[in-house]
Amino acid sequence: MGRSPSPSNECVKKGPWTPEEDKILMDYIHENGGHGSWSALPKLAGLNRCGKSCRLRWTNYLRPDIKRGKFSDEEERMIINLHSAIGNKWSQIAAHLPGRTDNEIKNFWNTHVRRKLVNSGIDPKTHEPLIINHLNSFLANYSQLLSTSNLSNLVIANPLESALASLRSFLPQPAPNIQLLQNLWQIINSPNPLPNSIQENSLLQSSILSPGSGLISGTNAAYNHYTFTSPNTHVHPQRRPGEDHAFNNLSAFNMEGGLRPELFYNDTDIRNNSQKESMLPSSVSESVGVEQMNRTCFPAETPAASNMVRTWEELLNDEDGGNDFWKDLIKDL
DNA sequence: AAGAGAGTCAACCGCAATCTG
DNA sequence: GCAGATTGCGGTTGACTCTCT
Repeated sequence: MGRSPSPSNECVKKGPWTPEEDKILMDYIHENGGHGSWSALPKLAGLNRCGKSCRLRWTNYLRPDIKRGKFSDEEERMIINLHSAIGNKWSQIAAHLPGRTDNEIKNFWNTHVRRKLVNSGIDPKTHEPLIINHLNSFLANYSQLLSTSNLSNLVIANPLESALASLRSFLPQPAPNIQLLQNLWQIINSPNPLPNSIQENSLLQSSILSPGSGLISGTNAAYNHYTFTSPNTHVHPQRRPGEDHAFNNLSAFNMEGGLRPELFYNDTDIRNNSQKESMLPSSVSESVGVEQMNRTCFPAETPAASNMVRTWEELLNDEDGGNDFWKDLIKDL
């Protein structure tokens, strides 16, 4: 491990840079290039600053290729996409946004995007819908609750109702659309839940049907501008419905894994900074629209699925503003 | 008009990786 | 291979601005 820089007795001045200091730094770098020793620069340039401060000032503010001003929608989309894949790797994210600095992106994230995601019902850390966190907590406690209570018999007799009743009491107010969950569950647990076409739809499989994946885990569609690219390389076996009791079925909603954002990247090693181009999202040409999703995933010939479609539609038509998250989730697919 | 609170963003801090002799 | 120096990064701070009451 390296150690901290030696105590810098040359680092006299701190705080905001003056225009004069900026000019001295810019003039020096223009005349001598910017890739010498930052630690030596202040002395050579005649600045009463430490090298670290000079480097920061140059890279974050004075560099000629800095793009200032508001972030475009496209830039915001990219930031969210990249953040969902690699987390708080601001410098790596900045590498894909020409003219933007890591510091700028970090600030933008912390002041705009994070709040926006939270307001949309998205956890900005995990990029999963906040309901997932509640469900996770619920599920973590559910089986323990059953095992330590005499509710087991009731649950076995009527697993769906008892589980949903527990869920209702657990979720915060206003509760997300429980009916939606209930319908999904019914489809999943029906003897012949979904036609073959769905088995070929890995989007739905990976998000709902596969063991260990989430109901809506990581569904980036929840973000305003997310698009799904064809996830053909991520086909999961369809889980067999109706095999166990309520909490075993509930465990199908285990949110580990799920449809994670990195699945939407063609290239695998997004973390390799040297492969910068590989970090760009893959083509959006194969995005899946809600109409297609309804048609493919919830075909009308299945009664439960038909109800499901109606539920989606009702949700979309709900004007009370209480379901913005769900609307965004569906509308922007 | 003034004060409080929220939002913004440049700059700092500390840690860790990398470089150099 | 080691120790010290340098650089890069992410988290945090605090001054400034804006908005609301």
